[in-house]
Amino acid sequence: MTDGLMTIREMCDSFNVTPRTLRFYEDRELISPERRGQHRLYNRSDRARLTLILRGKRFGFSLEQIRQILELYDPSERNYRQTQQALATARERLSDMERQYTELGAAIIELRAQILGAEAEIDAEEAVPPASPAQASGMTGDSR
Amino acid sequence: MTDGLMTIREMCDSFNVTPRTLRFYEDRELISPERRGQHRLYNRSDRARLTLILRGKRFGFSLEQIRQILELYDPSERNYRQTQQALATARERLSDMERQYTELGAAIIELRAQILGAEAEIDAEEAVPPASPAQASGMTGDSR
DNA sequence: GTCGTATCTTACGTTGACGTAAACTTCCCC
DNA sequence: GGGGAAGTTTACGTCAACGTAAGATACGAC
Repeated sequence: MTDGLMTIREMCDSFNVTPRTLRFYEDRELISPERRGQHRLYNRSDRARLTLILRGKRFGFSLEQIRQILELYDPSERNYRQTQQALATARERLSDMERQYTELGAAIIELRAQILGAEAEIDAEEAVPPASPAQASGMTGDSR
Repeated sequence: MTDGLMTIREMCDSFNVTPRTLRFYEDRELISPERRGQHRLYNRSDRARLTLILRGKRFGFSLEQIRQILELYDPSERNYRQTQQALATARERLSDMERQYTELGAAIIELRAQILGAEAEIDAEEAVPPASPAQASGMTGDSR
């Protein structure tokens, strides 16, 4: 704890995931916690990787795509060809993300407009209620 | 064709999806093409919806979430309560997207930095090629 | 008519990302 | 030394989002 190592339970609590999820990510080689006896222990780097994993998921990437990006962050394999490969796929992901960023900006503007439009329609309907027998909300702005 | 109606095949070709996918979206009520005989015919509005569907998928939304957003774009059901419900979920999606937009911007910057870092390392290695047959100082694992 | 092709429905199969249940160690506590 | 708590492996189950195969239908061409 003081040396920055966390148990699987502490990890689950602080990242809001289940043990199953962490073991699953390990099986898919997205993370490789140290073993003390038979227990897993996660260090600072493992936590950083998990943060990236969860973020990548929010962006809609698959675990496999995320794994490839993580290779770039990983100082382990100092193999030239593999690093080049990691770089290539990372550049692809980056361009995906840049495209998505632009598109997302546009989509936000569109959705905002759509919401404003729908709100306007509702306001109009409230001003002229559609023949309902009982209407309780007092939004009748009648000023003498 | 001239009246803006497209067959399922034309849709598949222009949106790069399979017939199965279109029928599946229809089954989940994300789209409802007109029927001429037993064949499906997609109009301009159907195409607009499909564009939104595919975009939503790229953002990582589920088909169900997308369906709820689409209700807002749909001028069919003019039911007050349902419109309010659609508005509520649309606002949630919007705030998701705004959060994701910010986060994505940060992630792009991070990944760019990471790529630059890896490129720098490679340049350094290229400057001092490790292909010497004599033993290196460290443990580079592979010895041949 | 029948042949080809385009589409349709029905239904079981697959893949990714986990959930869940069962049965086993390990360690600590009393 | 028996009990619990935390963790482990193994393996089958599940859900979303389709893939894929089988057989029926419709329509124009020949």
